[in-house]
Amino acid sequence: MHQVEAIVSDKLKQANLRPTRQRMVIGERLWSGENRHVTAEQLHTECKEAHSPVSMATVYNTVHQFVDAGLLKEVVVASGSSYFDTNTEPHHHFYYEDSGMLEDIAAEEIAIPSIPKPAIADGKVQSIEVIIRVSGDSAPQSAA
Amino acid sequence: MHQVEAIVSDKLKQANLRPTRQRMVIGERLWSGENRHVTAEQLHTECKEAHSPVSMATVYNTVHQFVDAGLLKEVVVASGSSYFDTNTEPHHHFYYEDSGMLEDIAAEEIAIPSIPKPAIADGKVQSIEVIIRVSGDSAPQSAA
DNA sequence: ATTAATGCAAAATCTTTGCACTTTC
DNA sequence: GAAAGTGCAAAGATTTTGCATTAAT
Repeated sequence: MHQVEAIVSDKLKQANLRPTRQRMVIGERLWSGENRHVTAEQLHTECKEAHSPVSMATVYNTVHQFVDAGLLKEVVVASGSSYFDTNTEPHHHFYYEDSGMLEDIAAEEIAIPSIPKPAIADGKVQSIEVIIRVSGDSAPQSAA
Repeated sequence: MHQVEAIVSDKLKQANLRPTRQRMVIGERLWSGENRHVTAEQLHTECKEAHSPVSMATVYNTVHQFVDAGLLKEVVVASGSSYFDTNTEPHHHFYYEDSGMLEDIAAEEIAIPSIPKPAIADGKVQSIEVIIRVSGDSAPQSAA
């Protein structure tokens, strides 16, 4: 029944990051089940609630290391704060403006037959992200 | 040859905003020619350079009033700062990560045949935005 | 032992706010 | 002169940084 710890441990190894208490707690919040969209603040709170507090500086260090290692994806939908998404596959999002929640949209659900070419010659396309902003109601239960 | 002032004046009237010096200078920077993507900081600097300085608080007030009036669109591509886009039509963007510049992509250039429906019942789709992140070179000359 | 990681507190950004003063209508 | 707009300086929020301490290899 320590499957989650093993998963986190593996990911840290894969990223060449030492398995510290802080990284483990954060990793366990992130990868204990379904995909999540969390803010740094949320992780900070959740770690405290799990009786294994992590300073904000370390939360930021950690999620950025995870992003650099490709274990996490940063999503920016509103100025002033970032979400960190455990779904690292190319995909899209609904953004529920009223509640601030995100919901994944699988890449296959939106067909993008062709894109124009960027004005710069040898630039590389890093990602194609679609954000569909939705407002007018409270968020769905399932959006996490 | 005071065409720009007339245009700005009209837009302010349309938005029910009094034509103050500050709004005029800002408006003239925004609507003097081609579509632009500017930050609050840029507008602040440009107004100062035009010998008609506007405080940051007023720059923010003003662009937000313009956004609320539909004269401007806010674009968020990176955490920590917003761009204000004079192109108010639905459209998409290239984001050049190295230079921080934005380039418009006309809505017609990217076909989005269908989108899934949001998880919330009566939410309204406010916008569908595609952001194509490009890196690996300096920005194009034309991106503004 | 060596190297990496953490945490604090301070600073850097970007943005908003409160309130007295000024401008427009 | 009433209502709206402005500017300052201060406060907020989020994120980053420097550096001494602690933990992992």
